[in-house]
Amino acid sequence: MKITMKDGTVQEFTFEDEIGRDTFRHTTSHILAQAVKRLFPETKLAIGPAIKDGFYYDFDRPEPFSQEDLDAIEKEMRKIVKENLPLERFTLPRDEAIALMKEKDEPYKVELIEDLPEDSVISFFKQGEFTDLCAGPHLKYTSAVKAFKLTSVAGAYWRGSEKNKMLTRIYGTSYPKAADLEAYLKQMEEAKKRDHRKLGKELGLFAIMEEGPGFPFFLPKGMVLKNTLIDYWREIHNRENYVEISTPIMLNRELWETSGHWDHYKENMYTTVIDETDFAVKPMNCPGGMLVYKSQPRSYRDLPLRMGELGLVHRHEKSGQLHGLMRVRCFTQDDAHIFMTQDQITDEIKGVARLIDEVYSLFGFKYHVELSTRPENSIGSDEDWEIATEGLRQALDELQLPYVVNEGDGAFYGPKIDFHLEDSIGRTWQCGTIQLDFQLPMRFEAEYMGADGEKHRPIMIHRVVFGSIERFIGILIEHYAGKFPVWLAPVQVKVLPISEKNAAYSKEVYETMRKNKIRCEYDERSEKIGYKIREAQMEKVPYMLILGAQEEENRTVSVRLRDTGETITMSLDEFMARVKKETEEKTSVQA
RNA sequence: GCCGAUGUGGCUCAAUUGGCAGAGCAGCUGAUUUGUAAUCAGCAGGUUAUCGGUUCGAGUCCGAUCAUCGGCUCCA
Repeated sequence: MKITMKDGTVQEFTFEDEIGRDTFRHTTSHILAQAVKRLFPETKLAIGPAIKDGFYYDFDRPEPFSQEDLDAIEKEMRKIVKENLPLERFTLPRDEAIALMKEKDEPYKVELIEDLPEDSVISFFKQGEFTDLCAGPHLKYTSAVKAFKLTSVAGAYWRGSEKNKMLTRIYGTSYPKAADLEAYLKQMEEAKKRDHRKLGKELGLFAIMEEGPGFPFFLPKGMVLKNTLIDYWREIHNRENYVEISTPIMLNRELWETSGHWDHYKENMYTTVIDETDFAVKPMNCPGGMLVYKSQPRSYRDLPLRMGELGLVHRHEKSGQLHGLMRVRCFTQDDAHIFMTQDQITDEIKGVARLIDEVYSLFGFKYHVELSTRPENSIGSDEDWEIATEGLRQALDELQLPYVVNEGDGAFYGPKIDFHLEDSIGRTWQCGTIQLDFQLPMRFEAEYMGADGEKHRPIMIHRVVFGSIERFIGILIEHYAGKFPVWLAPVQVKVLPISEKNAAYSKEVYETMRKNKIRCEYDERSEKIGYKIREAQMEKVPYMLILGAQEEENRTVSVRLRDTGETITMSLDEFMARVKKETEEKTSVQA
């Protein structure tokens, strides 16, 4: 397809190219805006870019768009596509551009142009009666947009700031071929089936009740999952020479004033008064960790001191941002604080980054890394921030980890490296993070005795691998679509006798497996075998043992595999050895 | 918190212009003893999220609150 580039030249691209695809979607957003202006001329235009998997356009209109409006807009868009309007680029000097947008009564466009330098030349794209301020690039003709759909309406702040007016955003997507659009919509439907909230309910993993919005309940099966992850966590942290501590869930105001949370984080903290003293439920574990560090004199020989804590923290997140297990108000951080000297910084960060990579690789996750720098509302000297940020950057460079920089997105006490994982429909969630902190050791006057006999201030790393165990479990549920590998599966084996005649043998098999610490269930109901299989399959249990006269006679088990439906007959010992091996080796593939 | 949508047995969903709240699955009881994704019959299950209003009459209309969903913003 032919595309008019930012400089006005015309080039050829395909939908497979990122530029081609984004341009295609961007042009679709212009068609959307044109349709909206035709149907609702009083609407003011904001911006309408291409995004991953589609596009959006922000509008300012007193009335929100209803579903009927969307249908009407789609219909009008189809007309515009059929009209096959050419998209014509033209440029104007800044003052004339402002005049044009003022004439068309588009205040948002005027604001956008006014933010550009005085001497800039402003480009516009015109299609039929519709003209929009736009850098481009764009398709040559509207007719290329064969298949599109408006997917949702949402509020969005002008220029992304809470302080600004809320506009109405229409989301959509488009493809050159109808079949591709259909495939995309179908894929989205499929993805929704792996939604951890749906599977969490169906598989009896967790529940969130109206009585505690954002405070998840772990059900017995979810608890197995959680504990299995924690066992694994302890195993690898022990190997990496971490020690483990546990600090109180609630501490007094003075502590939070020392840490800076009382000033910087108060609106998110749950507080109470006990014996006329203010207390706060911990939103973070670090101040407690600091007190443990300070509980005895430390020597340079103790450093680096890696102090882990599975800490339950509470944060009052605003109501509109809760999301299943991904965003909750109380969660368990697999936290650790590493106290170290300045020349240990790079090695320690590298060690943590390697550990995170090891864990994510075990689950087969793809992740991306972000480096977040100093935010506006922060504490500490420029020099410390500089050293800290460079320390993180150097570790990432030495590990050759690709990353993007997030300017001004650090914690108030230091810069951080974040590890992001994707959910089933492509939204990314921050899980692992490594944060460097000079401030807290200073505020708490933490010290260690150096080789020189002088007292020195340690530097601190805050880090998590899972991030929050709750969020990580949410990601895991979607990643596996509920079909957990044997080592994680809440129920590893389900014993299904064919009839009550085989009850004694089945019971014996079940009891033997229980003695061997295999997580199993026994379905002794007088149902047909097909019914029991169906149910076990829906529960996504990795192995079913189907036991009838044949198995009883030969003292064997018939193993039905969840993932392939295939059946293999073997001895019970052989089967148990297999389950144990997969559990110990954390094998993710059912062979 | 903001914009929009939604809320009916445990789950999935019905209920015409405002006119007797219903079904399937799950559950319980009984029968059936079964060979690789649903055996049959019966029983029970509800102040239609909550509170208030309009009406002879509200699941249905109006208002408030709560919760959930899609986004924005914020974050692990």
